[in-house]
Amino acid sequence: MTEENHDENKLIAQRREKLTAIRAKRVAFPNSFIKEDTSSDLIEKYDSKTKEELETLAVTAVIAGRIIRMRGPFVVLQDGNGQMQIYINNKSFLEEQAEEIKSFDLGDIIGVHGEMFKTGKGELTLRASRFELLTKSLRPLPDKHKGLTDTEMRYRQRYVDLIVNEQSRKIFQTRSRIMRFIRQYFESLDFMEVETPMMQVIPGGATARPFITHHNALDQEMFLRVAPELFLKRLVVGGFERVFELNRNFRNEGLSTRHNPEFTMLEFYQAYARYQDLMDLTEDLFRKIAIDIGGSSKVSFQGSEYDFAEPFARLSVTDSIKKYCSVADDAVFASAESVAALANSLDVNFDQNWSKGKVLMEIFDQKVEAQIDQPTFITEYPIEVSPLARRNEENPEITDRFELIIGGRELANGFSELNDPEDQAERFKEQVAQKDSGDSEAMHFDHDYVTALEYGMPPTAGEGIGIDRLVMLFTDSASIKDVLLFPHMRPQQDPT
RNA sequence: GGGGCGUUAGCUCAGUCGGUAGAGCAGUUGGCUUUUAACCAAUUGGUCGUGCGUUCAAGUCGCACACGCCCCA
Repeated sequence: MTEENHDENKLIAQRREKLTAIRAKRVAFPNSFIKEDTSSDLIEKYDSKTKEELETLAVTAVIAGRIIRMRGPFVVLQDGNGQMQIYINNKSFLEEQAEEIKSFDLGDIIGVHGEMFKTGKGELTLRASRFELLTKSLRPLPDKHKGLTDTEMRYRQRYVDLIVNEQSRKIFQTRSRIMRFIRQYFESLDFMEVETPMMQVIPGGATARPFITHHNALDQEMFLRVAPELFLKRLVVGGFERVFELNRNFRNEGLSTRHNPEFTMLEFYQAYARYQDLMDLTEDLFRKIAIDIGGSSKVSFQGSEYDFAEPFARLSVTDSIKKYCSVADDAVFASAESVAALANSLDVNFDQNWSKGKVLMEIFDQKVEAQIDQPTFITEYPIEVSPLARRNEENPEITDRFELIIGGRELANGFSELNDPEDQAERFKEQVAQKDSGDSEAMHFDHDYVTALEYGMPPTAGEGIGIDRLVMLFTDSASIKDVLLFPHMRPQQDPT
């Protein structure tokens, strides 16, 4: 099967014939039409006028857009901001033009000059005096009532989804608005937006498996970043005391409703702050996003309601296990043996060689996280799973770290940064030992990062917020694919 | 990795007990021309995801595979 006739059908063939006829007469894809108005502007200005007022005003307008409905002499155009009905009665045009109007198909893009009026039923409408076909659409649009519902096609052909599904357009508009709001928020707090390498020689900043690539000129193996963390902290060493980066990370892991191989992360670092300060900042940020997006501190998500005006719960890892796994007292957390016994009794899958802290987190991940619905900061993460976080002064087994859980999903991860270069070197060594024993997610030893710390990093707190999951939360989306314009999909089967 | 569900016209979906493939929308032709999921009449359109198998006969039953969705790990 050749590409040329692949998925061709009669409907497309008919439209191609129309295009061929157009080509024979004139420039088929003109670029000279000057659009002067948008549907949303016209509605804002004139929808409140009466039929009589509009007749007196005799407003002319020039708009362009895609034909998404045809009802007798009425045509609905969709442009970047909304929709406008056009009255384009072929009886009132000369024969050649009347034929052209008849040949219009749903999906065609036209430009129209005319005068604004209101129909008998009171709908604001543009009466066409001149029109021009700007782009012939060769492919039929999905069902005009139900849109495109096939989830696979919505993801694979997002452009079609965006044409016909208003809800989908809204999600990505909201996403853009959230991104803009976050930038404004951090700039208002004197943070500086920076860009650090996405291609790294030593992948660092998170325990995750990286994508590997190769630089030909340097003949060097390189990694797509799993996190920008170590570079952002180098900038704090350099004296930029408040920095943030809002961009893509890449992790070579499975796909799910919460995971895409490339995803957007906000990371920010604030010198002379503590992790508690960032929990406060996070509450404030979520509250303000909710109000900016929905006009209220309350957000509905997958059947739950969250009020971001309320302070978030704060609970240590061990306390959360006690609460959600019916553990009576702290004695079980005392030794590695008792924690392993607890994991076994709770039916948690884990490796017998794992450390106490790692087993503890496995219990949390498998048995606790999904149960936490209302916004909750989980704190006091074990040191073994937090190789870049500051050790707690009272309890050397834990770090000054938190994660934010909402609706059973991890939204954010932050901590007071480890700025002791000797402790950091030791932590890297432990990571390398784990990597050597087969853990593909363990970190590399980053000597230059330790060197940077040796120059001195001020006490600092930093945090990462998963933007895709944040957008899911604020758009009530069940799958990460719903908030990614072009989610990763397996290639379609070749029909040959 | 395991389990469940799905894949039928361009789109949205029916398809009974295994017995010649259906509707709405879109399209085409004509009518109507201030409509609102416009309307009226006629009409075109199918490798039923792919491949094997069972059967006189498979969209339908079985197996395998592909892709997707959901759940579990």
